[in-house]
Amino acid sequence: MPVTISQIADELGFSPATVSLAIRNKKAGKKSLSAETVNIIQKRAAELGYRPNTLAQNLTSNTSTSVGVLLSSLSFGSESLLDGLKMSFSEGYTSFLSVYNGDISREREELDMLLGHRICGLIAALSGDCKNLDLYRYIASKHNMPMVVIERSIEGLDVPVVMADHFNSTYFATKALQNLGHERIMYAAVSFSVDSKMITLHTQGYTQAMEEAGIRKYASTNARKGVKDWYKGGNLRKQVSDILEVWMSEPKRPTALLVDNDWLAYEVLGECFERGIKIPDQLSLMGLGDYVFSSFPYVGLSTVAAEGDYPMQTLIGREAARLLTDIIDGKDWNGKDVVLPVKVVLRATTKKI
Amino acid sequence: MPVTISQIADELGFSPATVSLAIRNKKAGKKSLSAETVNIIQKRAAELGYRPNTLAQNLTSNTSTSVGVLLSSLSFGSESLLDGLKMSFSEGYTSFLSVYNGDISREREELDMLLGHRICGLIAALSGDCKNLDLYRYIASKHNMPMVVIERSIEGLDVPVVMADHFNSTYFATKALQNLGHERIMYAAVSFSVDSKMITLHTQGYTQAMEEAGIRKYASTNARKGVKDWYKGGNLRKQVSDILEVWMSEPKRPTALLVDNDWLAYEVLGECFERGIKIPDQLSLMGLGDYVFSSFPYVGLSTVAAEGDYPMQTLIGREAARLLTDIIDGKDWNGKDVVLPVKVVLRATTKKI
DNA sequence: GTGAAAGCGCTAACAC
DNA sequence: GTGTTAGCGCTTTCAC
Repeated sequence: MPVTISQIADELGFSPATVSLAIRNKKAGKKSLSAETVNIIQKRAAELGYRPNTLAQNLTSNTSTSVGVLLSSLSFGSESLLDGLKMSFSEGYTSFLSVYNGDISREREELDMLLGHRICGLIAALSGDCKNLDLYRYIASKHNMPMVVIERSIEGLDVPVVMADHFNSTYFATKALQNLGHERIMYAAVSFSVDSKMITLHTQGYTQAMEEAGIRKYASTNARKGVKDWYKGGNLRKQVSDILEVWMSEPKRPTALLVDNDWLAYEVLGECFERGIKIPDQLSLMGLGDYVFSSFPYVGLSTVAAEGDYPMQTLIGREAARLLTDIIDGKDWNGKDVVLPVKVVLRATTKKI
Repeated sequence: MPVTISQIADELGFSPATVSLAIRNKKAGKKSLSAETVNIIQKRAAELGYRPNTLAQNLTSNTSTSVGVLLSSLSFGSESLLDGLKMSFSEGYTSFLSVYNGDISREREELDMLLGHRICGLIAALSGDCKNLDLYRYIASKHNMPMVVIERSIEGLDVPVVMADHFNSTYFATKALQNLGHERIMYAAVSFSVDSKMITLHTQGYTQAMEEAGIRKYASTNARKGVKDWYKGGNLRKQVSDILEVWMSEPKRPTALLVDNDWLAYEVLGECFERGIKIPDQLSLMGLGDYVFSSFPYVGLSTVAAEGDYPMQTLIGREAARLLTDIIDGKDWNGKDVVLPVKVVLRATTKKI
């Protein structure tokens, strides 16, 4: 059983109030405790390994310094997100980690727990097919809960969103390919959710770049059910195979392929390897996201990265934490979403034509 | 401001105690509340979106259902660990995530916060050069804190440890290479910390397998300072280059190379690619860990994986959570560490000789 | 300078 | 059946 203030008070013959003040070096009203008292109490507290009960403190003050981090799933990249979040929350904060793996009722339960713990703010990374939007709206409005959403916006809810610049990702990528001399550029995505705003933006970016150049578009979006473990090697085999079939069936084959994320690109690399398609000689390949493997010399995937030296997920986490603490501190949100800038990184899988 | 029990009590003309009982469907002593009362109260509570204040509950009951998860850093693989942990903790638990990035004083602060929040258990993944061992001992003994340590043991502390079977990882790997006909097998590691028990075990496994076969050993351990971002592509360039120099300088070059983890193997793959060394024709390569990229067709790295279908980190997390909940539930720990079994996975980077 | 008292939200024991 | 009381550990206000 941890030491309490009144134990110290009893032992030392002071009142709990005095001990409380002494430990926190505070003065009651105008008058302060005698230096000696403070010394005695602090010394004893340290000896006993006293630690204030945060639960009691929070109950008394009706505040808290715990934020909730609610993720739809923990997959590749989550570690960077969390790293960004943890780096950016100042030391006073402590964070609950909740994960619901796409399970809607679990999502409600986790939110319930977080609210039960009286979190002072919420960071939410929702899955594409979030069915609990009303709950989030409720929490934001009724509880007046400071909240930041990641990589996705919630309709009808005035809450800041932090996300990568998806439009410019493909827009810049397509332009870069054009600059390398490519005209027949194919864009391929594998969609995991019904309303993937991300893919919509990607498609728009690609489309606009192609239309500006006045060239024919080659787009193909391929559905796949089940988000879980999509990032495992070989799990996108079928989809990738389909993409390459489309590519091969074109009378005049595209000279460049832009795929919706780097994992897909890795799979394409594998499939091309097996089919004997030479990259970049027969086909220039570009991914999106600059995942950690892409920069390995062995891979050298051309892709689109976050500006700066950090992974996009880390930056998203960092910005989200920054925004949330601002809101908690009562600073006004300017109403704008945070869209993180991107840059094209040309490596070994693309070449001039 | 969230709804409280007494607000509901006032509004409905009941006492707080009655409301409390009704909401939790409990009976006071022998007698139970009238069904009608319960209905009325529960209905109103639901309407108002009442959620019990967990802080107050915990204060009252002097218990908690929050576990602390303290990680030395968030890097590649952490997401799997956390996934395993979250999957395995039953729904009643909520978890604090703490990260100290190798910073010793930060580590103390995080522990302090966790203790302040009166966690009911602790999962700790310590960095190699943990300077705060005494603190952990203190917490385990003085606070009698249920605790599980991951991938590392703490001397002088009777706390369960969950880790991969490091000895057999290299032992099995070496045997497997021998079975493929290799005799000149080189083992290379890059060490990040002074007292890497893991590398010691790896070396022992390799050594024993070689000695059992009565063949000469080729071992090389290479130091590298700074753990941060070691897993980024290219960051091990120098070390990998050194390893290959050693390999090439052997009058009779080893036909197989076993490296300490898959990331190193990826780097070796890259370096060999650039130097024109054909894998597996000129050199069979084997990693350790079966990281997610290894199973990509494009890579096909032979390696050592956890038995079963999950990443090792996930299994470690799962076991750690299971153990911790057992201890929290008062079940006796049998005194044995959990060593998770491994298996060799042969893919494209190794061949028969 | 220090202590007594009230209260944060909730629950358990015991009255009525 | 339901209400009263006390207390979890802490802080704040206000006496003394």
